[in-house]
Amino acid sequence: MKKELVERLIGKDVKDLSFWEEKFPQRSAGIVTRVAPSPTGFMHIGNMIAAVIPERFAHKNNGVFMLRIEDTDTKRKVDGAVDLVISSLNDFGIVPDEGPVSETKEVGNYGPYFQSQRTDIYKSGIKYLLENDLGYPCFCTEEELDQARKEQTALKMRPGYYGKWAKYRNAPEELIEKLLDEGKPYIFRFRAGGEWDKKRYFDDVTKGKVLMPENDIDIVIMKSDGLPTYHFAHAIDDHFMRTTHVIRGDEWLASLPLHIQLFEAFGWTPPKYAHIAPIQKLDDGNRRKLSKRKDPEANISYYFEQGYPVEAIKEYLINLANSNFEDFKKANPVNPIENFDFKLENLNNSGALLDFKKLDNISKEFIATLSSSELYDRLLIWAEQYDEKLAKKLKENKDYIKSILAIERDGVEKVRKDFYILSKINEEISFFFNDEFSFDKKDFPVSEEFVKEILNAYIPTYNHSANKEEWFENVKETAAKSGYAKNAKEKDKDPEAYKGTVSDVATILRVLITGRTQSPDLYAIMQILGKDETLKRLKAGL
RNA sequence: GGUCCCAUCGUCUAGAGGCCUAGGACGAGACCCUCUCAAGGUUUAAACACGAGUUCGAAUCUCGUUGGGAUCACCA
Repeated sequence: MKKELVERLIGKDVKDLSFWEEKFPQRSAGIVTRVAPSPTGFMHIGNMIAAVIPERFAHKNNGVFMLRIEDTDTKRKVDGAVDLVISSLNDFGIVPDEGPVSETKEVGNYGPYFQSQRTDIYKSGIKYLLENDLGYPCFCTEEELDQARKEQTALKMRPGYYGKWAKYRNAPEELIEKLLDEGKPYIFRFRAGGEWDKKRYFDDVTKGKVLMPENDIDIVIMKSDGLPTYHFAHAIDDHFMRTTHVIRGDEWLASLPLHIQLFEAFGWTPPKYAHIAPIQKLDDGNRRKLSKRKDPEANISYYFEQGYPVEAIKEYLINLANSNFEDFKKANPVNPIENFDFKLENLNNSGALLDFKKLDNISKEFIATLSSSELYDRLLIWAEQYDEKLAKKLKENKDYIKSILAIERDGVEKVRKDFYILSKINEEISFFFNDEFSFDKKDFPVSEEFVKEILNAYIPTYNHSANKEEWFENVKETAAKSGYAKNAKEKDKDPEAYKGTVSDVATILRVLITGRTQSPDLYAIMQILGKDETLKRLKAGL
């Protein structure tokens, strides 16, 4: 296309690509990856995986990891979404080496990292394509395009702007000038060189060689708002940002021929690609991709609300991506995530079902590694965001709650593993607070008459300063005196001789002390409640 | 529908022609321990989608069938 027309279409002061080639020199880092979310105000769990994987991959190999904001869809753009992206990433311990650090600030020499600020670069790309007859303006209206699509569907043909349907592909320059004179709006399209009936192998790091037809659709590269489409921006950005590995969602695999074509049109070497299968859920017996609209668990904030520790979520995601992580963790219990040698080749490539049981397990194991103090701090941070009442309670009863959290946790060999999400802890420890405590006589294992009998025998013997062994010995003694076996075996030997076992006696105490039939170590609970409260609660059974 | 991807216990998977009587983890069951629960220990059940080939030999290679998934915009 002649120079004057190119200038008329894209503008006069558009720089040549060589300018950008110089501005963004080749990097020395062997591996450069990025995550490129759209600022839609929603952090999908898939986005998080698409961030965790390239981050681990780059940083484990002394590479560079970038964040790029794909804000070319002005309709979906949401205020504050960039901060959400950055803070979610930070919550996951992911700090990009380059990219935005807030809605307005960024770091790195290969920016801007907001696509909406890179129009100069895109224009240079368009200019190059126009000059080399690899791109052209298209004056089709939406109605025309819709009409064509309808016809194609009616004819059972592939929909799309290709072949004879590509109305402006070979429009003479005079026609373009005429339409320009008339002030007709236009967009830019890429002149696809491929042929649909020719197939070619494309490389994907996880899937290997994939045989796909060449692309023959002249896709839109720059929209009427002057912003690029994903495909075009991807080629330009990942080239000039010197990305070596594009790790992205599976939904892009189908457009790989196009993307390679774009790189080839510019004479550039394409990056390596790894496509990640989507996380799925079971719906009516069928699997499907987690949906932003239907599934709350698609949103990363769901896990935060529930109170899953980020470490657990991250570990679960990594586990999902590279299931050999499990073996690695077993062999390297210290900082496993940082040291794990992430392999793109091992990426799961068929789509995994989200397994909450597994997540719960990982979370439970993680929480078990926390001291009471650490757990308290986490609980407080969580509560401040999601449960104000609890936050207040935590602050007012700091030491008391810490001592509660220490039960079967601090200084023990086998840590109690019953907490798997922060949001459930408050309920678990509620009986420590008088205004939340009550018990139900129905929970007694024996009749009330016997309860009183036992309590009358037990209460006078209660010694608050006894140690755990002494305390339990006393419970057994009381049980024995009241006609209960000291242990189950004793009763099994001679079932007729006993009313029950010490277990029944303990249950009575447990119900009176905690209001439940199941609880952590009773002795520890009594110690924390204190002598007066313990006796008060026990006497309530009389 | 076209195109592409995928196919091992319920779930995530190990598995590169003989190391497979198919291994692990989560989940489920049982037993032990035990004042209850949670743990912990021991343990059981549980899978190569189907059909043809190739081969002395197939979970592994080929083809087909079936099933599932992804994708087909001036959204990313």
